[in-house]
Amino acid sequence: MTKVEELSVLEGFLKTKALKHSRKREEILDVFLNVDRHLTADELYRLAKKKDPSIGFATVYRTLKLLSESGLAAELKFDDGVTRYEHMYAHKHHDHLVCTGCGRMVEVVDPAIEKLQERLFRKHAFHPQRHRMELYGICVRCKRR
Amino acid sequence: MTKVEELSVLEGFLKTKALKHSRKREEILDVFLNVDRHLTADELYRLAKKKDPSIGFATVYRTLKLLSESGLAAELKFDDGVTRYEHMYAHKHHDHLVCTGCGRMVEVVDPAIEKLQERLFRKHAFHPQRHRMELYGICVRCKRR
DNA sequence: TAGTATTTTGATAACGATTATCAATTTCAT
DNA sequence: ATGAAATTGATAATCGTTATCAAAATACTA
Repeated sequence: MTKVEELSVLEGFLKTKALKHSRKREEILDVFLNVDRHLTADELYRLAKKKDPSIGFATVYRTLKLLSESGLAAELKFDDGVTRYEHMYAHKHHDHLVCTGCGRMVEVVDPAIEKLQERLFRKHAFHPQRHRMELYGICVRCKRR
Repeated sequence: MTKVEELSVLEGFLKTKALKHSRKREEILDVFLNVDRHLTADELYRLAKKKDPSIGFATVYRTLKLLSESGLAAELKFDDGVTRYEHMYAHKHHDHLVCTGCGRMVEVVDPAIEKLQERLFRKHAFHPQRHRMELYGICVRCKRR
């Protein structure tokens, strides 16, 4: 149930920052790792609260920030202005294909696009850091309706 | 000074929605069109206020929404959570290359990437609507420092 | 294991961007 | 000019998120 490897990543990160291990942080990480979809801070808060009602949402926000900094979570910002988080540890880079009808999301990677993006960076003499690509459309299911 | 073509686009849009022409809306459009960079609602508010101090920021927000709906402006949402607006009328589609050091922004288009994006839509049986691509990096000037 | 310095915590207030409310003003077809 | 309807600015409200702060938890040390 508990993912030991991810937990040790967090522990290691805390150590380098002279921060302390805490029960709450471990609980929140555990809940996060056991859900396999993008979560908003609020969704994670509700789930964590079920396991431990004493958890406050400020702690969830703070922990999500730690998870992002330690490389365990990635922040996703779509057009609706709500930040979502997804698993990042040992997950490959990918972009998103989003259905504007039902909200369904597909993770996509196109190596050819990635290469061309690198070329764009070089062409404008930028040192690449990261990118973000979202494709919005209507999926088959929604088109039928 | 005043862009008649864009103004008539707005007028036309208002007509279809049974909305009224107003002096404030025209003033705001005029200020917007005479600035050639991405603007936040607040920036546009300050500029409009110089010309006509009686303009309130609620009206600027409301007008920006109308401009977006009528196709004169495009909303840009980057990672900082502030919505920016750019000219849209008779402007070609483009993506953005952003320097995380100084905030400089370059408009880019890569036809090859556009084609591959279409292919990705088809591959997952999505009907394409729009996409968003932002490349974040460090520009030469910032790298030197 | 008790003492203690430091960090973490939850509740709450504060924040920044945006939107809703509402009475007063403007628009426009008559 | 009249009057119905839309628009306006000031302000309050909203939403997601972050800051504050006293109390609790943690991890050293002796």
